[in-house]
Amino acid sequence: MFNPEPHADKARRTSADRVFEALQNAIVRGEIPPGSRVGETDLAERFGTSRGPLREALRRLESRRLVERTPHVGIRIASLGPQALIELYYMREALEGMAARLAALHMSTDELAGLKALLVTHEQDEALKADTAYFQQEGDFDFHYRVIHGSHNTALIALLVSELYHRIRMYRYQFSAYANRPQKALREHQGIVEAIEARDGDLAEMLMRRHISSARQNIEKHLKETP
Amino acid sequence: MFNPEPHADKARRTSADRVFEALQNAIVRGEIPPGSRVGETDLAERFGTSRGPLREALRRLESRRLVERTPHVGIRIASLGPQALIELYYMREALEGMAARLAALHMSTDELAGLKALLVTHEQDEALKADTAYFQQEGDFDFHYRVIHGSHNTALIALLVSELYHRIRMYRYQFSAYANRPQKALREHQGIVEAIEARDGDLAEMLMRRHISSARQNIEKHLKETP
DNA sequence: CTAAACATAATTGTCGACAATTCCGCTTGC
DNA sequence: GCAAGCGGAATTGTCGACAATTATGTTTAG
Repeated sequence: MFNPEPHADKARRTSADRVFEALQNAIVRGEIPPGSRVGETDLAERFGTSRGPLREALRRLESRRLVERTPHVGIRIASLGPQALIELYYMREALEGMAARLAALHMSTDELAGLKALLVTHEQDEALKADTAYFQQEGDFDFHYRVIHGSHNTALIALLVSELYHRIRMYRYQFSAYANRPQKALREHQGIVEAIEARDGDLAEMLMRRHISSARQNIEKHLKETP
Repeated sequence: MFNPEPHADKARRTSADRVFEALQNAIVRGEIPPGSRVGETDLAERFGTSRGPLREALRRLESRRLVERTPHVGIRIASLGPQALIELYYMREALEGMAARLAALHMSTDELAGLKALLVTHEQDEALKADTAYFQQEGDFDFHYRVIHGSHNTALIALLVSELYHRIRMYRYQFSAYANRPQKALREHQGIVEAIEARDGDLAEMLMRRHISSARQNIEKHLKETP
């Protein structure tokens, strides 16, 4: 028998996987109000599947702390409080600091070239020059993703990308723009890249930690000013 | 284990939760050979439930990277290679270093007293004096658990306890005794506690990082000697 | 009027059956 | 003899139905 899509499905996605990704995106983007309770039947119907695969997806989202579940009661969409966000930033500081250290040791020349090219585009970005916050945020993610992958530590990459960043992204959609000032962030990014290029793990880690710690303090300051 | 109060369960455990814990223990203890493939029907029968709850448990174990799953093929029990263990130790170094720093800032006097009492019992432990490895390992976990909880960072605690430590434990059952020398470890533990007691976050983090880094280097040395 | 108790409704938990896909042994052709 | 193709068997994916539990609203006693 012929296969209508010969190359399209290396690992054929199951229904539970589809609804997992779709529901995760919906949660992260705030399309489902944080803290709201949702019924399994409604969700299953919304994503065009039955409750079986949906429940499997919910279990995975529970592991990622994007939904909270109490037996026999139901599930509710997670809602990051300000305190939880601060906690995440302490973890980011530790993990991405280590990632920067390892990137200084293990990053390939190709990866380093790509990282430097990325900073050049940021430097020429008009919105960034004007200190417009929103655009910088995606660029900020790009930068951090590249450094994380440069660590070549698969456990570390998986943890940061698939566990922490979804929650941080979620917060960004809830309360947009606790961003660091883009120009300041760009300078810090440049310093980190210079340290990586010099293969100076100690310095790379220190600068990355200061970068994230500074962002955290910026958030804490905002929180004090606006209760 | 027996249950003295059969109906005392606050949140009644569901079947999927029971099989999740039971299967996790079985995997961590090596009762199911790492790398082996297991059928859903067999597992469901083994744990006295149907495939529905079992699959939910498998999804959670997949998130914790204790089982690997490929669609339409099946699941296989995760098997940590030496390289993966090294990666975990880099993450431990970063995360527990941060935990020690936060513990120095936030640990209560009661928690600190308990931690010091724990070290006294270790000091008097005969097996430890004789440099016998196995017993020390559980004590080592106790120490680290207490420091981690002393951070009072719920996200950090959840991550370390419920994501990383199961995998490390699993490795301990596979290849017992890559342990650091107990007496050396005890001295390092004492130094960390002193730093916490002095509320010196910088020092506490540095000592914890050296402690874990030293354990990692010890493992790497063993790996080189015995391929 | 309040509060406890009961009955009802709605939701979650569990199970077995069926469909879809992969795996394995066999046949077939060169 | 060997590789490709072809069933049959076994396993995973999905679904709907039923049981167990909780939430809700009404009733009734004080």
